[in-house]
Amino acid sequence: MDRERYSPADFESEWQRRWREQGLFAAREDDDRPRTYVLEMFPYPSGHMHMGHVRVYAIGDVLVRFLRMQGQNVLHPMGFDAFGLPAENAAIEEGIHPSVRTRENISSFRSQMEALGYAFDWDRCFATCDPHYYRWNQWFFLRMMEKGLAYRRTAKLNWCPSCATVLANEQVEDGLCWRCGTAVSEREMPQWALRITAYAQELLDDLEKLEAWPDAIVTMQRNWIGRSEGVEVAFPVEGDGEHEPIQVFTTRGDTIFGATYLVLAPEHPLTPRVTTSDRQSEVEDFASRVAATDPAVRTSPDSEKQGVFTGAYATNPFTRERIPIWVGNFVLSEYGTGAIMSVPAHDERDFRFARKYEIPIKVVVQPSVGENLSPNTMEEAFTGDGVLDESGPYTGMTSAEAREAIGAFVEEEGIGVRTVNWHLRDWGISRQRYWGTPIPVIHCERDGLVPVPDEDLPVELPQDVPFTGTGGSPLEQAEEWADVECPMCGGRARRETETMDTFVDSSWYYARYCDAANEQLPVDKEKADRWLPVDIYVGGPEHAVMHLLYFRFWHKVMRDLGLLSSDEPVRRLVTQGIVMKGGAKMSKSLGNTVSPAQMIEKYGADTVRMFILFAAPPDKDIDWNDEAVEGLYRFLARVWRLIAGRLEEVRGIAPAESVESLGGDAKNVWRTIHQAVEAVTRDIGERLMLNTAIARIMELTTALVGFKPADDAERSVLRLGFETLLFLLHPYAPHLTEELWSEMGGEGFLIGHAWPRHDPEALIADTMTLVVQVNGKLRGSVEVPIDAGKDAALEAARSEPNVARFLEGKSIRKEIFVPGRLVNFVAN
RNA sequence: GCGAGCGUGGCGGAACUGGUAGACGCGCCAGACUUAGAAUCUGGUGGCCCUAGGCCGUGGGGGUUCGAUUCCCUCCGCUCGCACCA
Repeated sequence: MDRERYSPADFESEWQRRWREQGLFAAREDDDRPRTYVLEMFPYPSGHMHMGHVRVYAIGDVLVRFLRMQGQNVLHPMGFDAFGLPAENAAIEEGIHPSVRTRENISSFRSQMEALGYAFDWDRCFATCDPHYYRWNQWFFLRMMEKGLAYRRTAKLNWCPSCATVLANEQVEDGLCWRCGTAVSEREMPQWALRITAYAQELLDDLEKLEAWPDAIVTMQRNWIGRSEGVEVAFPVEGDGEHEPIQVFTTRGDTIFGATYLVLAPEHPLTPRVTTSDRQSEVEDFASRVAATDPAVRTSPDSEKQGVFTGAYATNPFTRERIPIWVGNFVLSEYGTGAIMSVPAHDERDFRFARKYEIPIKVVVQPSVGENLSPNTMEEAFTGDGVLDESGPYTGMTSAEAREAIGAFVEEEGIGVRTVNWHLRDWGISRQRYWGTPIPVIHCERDGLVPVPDEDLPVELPQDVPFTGTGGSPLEQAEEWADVECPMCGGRARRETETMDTFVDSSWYYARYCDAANEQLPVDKEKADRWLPVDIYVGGPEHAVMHLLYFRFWHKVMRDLGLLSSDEPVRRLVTQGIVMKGGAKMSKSLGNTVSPAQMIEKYGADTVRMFILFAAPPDKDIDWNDEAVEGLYRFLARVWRLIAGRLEEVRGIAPAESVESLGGDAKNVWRTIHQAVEAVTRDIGERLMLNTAIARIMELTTALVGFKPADDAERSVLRLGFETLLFLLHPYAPHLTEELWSEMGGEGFLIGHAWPRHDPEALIADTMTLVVQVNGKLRGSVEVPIDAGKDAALEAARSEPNVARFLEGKSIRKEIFVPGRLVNFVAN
């Protein structure tokens, strides 16, 4: 082998083989070292890895190797999120069965991951399409059915015509399908849902516990859960008592005296019933026009507010005034009660609506005492809190006081209740597709919906089904599979042909890794509590309100089923930025992708890992830059030449343990070594600044390159430098460092060696440089002994020629001395 | 519209609790080695001024401070998230 040249292809795969054969990265169950669970979001196994994958796993890998060297017993598993549409679509287009395609993809994906040298515990690997895994999805579903957390409902659903399946609210982005970008339409259909709203309050409250999550993610979840407190009030409909009252929800009970009309959603059940006969055709026309509107357009705040008068009137229970009932296109039947009271003086939208249709406006909240807003002169609504006016007994109260008092009054009088509304809706999990977990339910004409008994799990997907892309789910056409006996009555019955949303799969996989082979339960409690919660979870921020909400919910369900004890799945969340090229996200359609496999072939895995970690801190986006990649390759080649080229100098020399007798260069190098250890340890372990840690390692390298030891004592410092460099660099460039370590005669694998510790004494220099300022402007610097006190430092500073020049003729008003940093003279 | 985050050299990015702005890398310039190139090594590299040295400089403006990229106010720009939520 050519020892002069850095040639990663010569040894990278060899080290990967040795690591694999030694089972080096398996977490130990019987081990009392402190435990850490590091996890990156598992991938959907498409045929090819992309740079986003390289990055997320590289971030995790540095942490894992670092923690292992720090003496932790680390769990770092990997698996595959293998159910989902692409494999099924490929089956329709190419006729390859999803299970075959998926198996191939997993195997090629896995070998690409291995080529990057990641320290995964492959013993615990599983794919979610494996019946050994998804049977537990079914088991969970049955437990949730028993607890009323899984239920069947008929609802208007988001329907993606391209994927031919329904989507949860979280999965619709700007009215488009999150996966394929097709416009989503609405469909009324029966479906299975999980009652995530039963945990809404806890999901909200426990956000407080997620101290080590990015604020942005916590905020997004809080907004998505969207708790709003208010009051539901009944407004009696005028007439002969044949109508039930209209329930409205409001968060602004304090403005109720200003409610001058009501608006119903067109779909509200009372809409046709309250409408007077002379208005009937107008209201019906309006309702059907609204129903025909594209839902994305309808729910856009920019679309015009329109309404029609129903001809009917209600009574404001507080003012006793007769107020008209309208129907409006902007009132949503799904939120609150599907009806609102309108307070035009204090709501922007109501204000515009009232002006447009000439409905009276009544001011009942003044910004402060003594102010006098008037409907005649107002140009916009006053939407803030203030002081009540024209509000009977509540006049003079603040908005907050009035909300409290009015809420209490409404409950006393029995005309309403204080309630809480949530933006979060139950999670619809039915998918009309094949490649997912079958929902374990049987439809029996006699017994209705019958859960599949536990002992019959898993309900496996049938292999032999037609993939035509038409006519609904392939399972619909799997007659033999769908045709079963009812477990209750033994009569003919039919399986549920819907499958579960694939977000179910990713909602608990992290727990399964703790006990991946368990055939009795999803996870054994003792093992779950041994490793959970996950200490560090790395993944993309695009999952802020989907995966990261679902799996928090699932964790609490698992806790309540007695499977584990913790309240939250993850302690620290690290979100990683995207990898771009030329300022745009890498994508096939833009043709700006960079293939990891080609990069590895050209530069080796270590260079690719180094570049992607050096370009920016983990949470920032990075732009791929071929020239910068070359730079990292040059750096590694420099390390190679430094150590491989100077082996003779350190052969048989032990690393220096102290530097008592040394001076000059050797002592400076000694200090640089310890400084590097200190900085790299802090950057990786505390600050997660994986990029600046590399910068410190580069500085150490430069110092060692320039160090020419004169005798054995100095050579022992060089030896220490080489070893330290390899230890610090190992998490980033595991192959290169193993190779050089073994060339140096080092024993064992580097991951088994203790991470270096710095000697605080070594960081202290004999002298320090003080910056000298005059009136805050830099005028010079002086070198003083490390133990120089204030007086000595000031004296030295004053006598610095340039400083003296600026002080001349001035009197010093103040002297500031920051030890180790600077001196500042304030003078005039 | 609401919420969150971010604006630093030609570029990616550093600067821990306010204390030398620009670490480290890319690029560029000069030099060494070489017949030449590649590779490598050394030095330089925010702008302006003729230099010792000085002035300006972290999106704009203002404030607090001996001292501000860092803290406060305000404006501008970009990114992300949510959005007729009553």
